[in-house]
Amino acid sequence: MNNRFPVSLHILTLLDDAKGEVVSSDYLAGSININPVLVRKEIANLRKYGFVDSKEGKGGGSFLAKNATEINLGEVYKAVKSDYILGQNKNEPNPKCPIGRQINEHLLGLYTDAENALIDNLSKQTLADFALKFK
Amino acid sequence: MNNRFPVSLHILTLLDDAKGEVVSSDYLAGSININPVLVRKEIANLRKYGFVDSKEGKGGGSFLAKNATEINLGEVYKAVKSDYILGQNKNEPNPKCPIGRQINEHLLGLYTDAENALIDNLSKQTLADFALKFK
DNA sequence: TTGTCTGTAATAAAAATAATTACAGAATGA
DNA sequence: TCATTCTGTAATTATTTTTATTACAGACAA
Repeated sequence: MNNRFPVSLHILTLLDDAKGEVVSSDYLAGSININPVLVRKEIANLRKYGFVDSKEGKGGGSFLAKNATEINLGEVYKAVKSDYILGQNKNEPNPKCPIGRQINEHLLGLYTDAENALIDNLSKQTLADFALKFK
Repeated sequence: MNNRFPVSLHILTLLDDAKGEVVSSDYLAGSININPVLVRKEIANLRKYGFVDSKEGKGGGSFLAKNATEINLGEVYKAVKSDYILGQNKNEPNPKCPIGRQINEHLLGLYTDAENALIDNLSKQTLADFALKFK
């Protein structure tokens, strides 16, 4: 399991906290305690999804590109998701086995369904709701 | 992401298909296309949770220890789960940062909630339901 | 009592993840 | 203009996680 979801959410929470002020990747990396390059990569992804925007050059950094009430955590999850969450789906079962031959399609159905339930749950909360928990 | 959930479900499906007949770890490994030692490790875990039982020695192997209608997929998930599914929760954010200092507790709440939604969804289906999809 | 299984530990290999290094280019402002 | 401080990104290395392999003791059936 990689750490992309919590890292992205941490970034977004910090940007929300900055209230529109530009925040450098070094500052973000310092709070999260990871490498700044990884932060910039994650920001590149968040930017791709329209959650944040960045300013290059001296005094540059990132900031929220939409209101925190318009970013829900299900969308954030979808932005960082790669594999299916319940299995890597890179298994190659034996095609000669009647079960092995069919299992991938049935796993796929299961994964999709379960993951939708997860996303629905996350979608109930916006970044604003999440940020509100911090005192 | 590891493959424990699909491997366990694959094992259980094969055992269900065997209708009480004992199945060797070599046969299971052949269908899943992984190493037999890994299968035996996974079976040791499934046994710990009372889903299967095994017979040692010549002609030995594993079999379901309860009816497939009494094994739901949420329980299977819980049996193989280790980390939280949305993050490894091994991050050590900066305690000097007001956000970093508090984020782990808030992530934990989020994870627990979202994971419960996932488990609830999986629990709607038993092993028998799942096995029925195979023709 | 031999052959075929499981159980399990120890090690090695492979794959995934994260950190680091390096550097081009943008923007600021002295 | 030019030094400085940022971002963006590629390439490499290090670390961690996952899987495979090897090895062998013990169970049990024939």
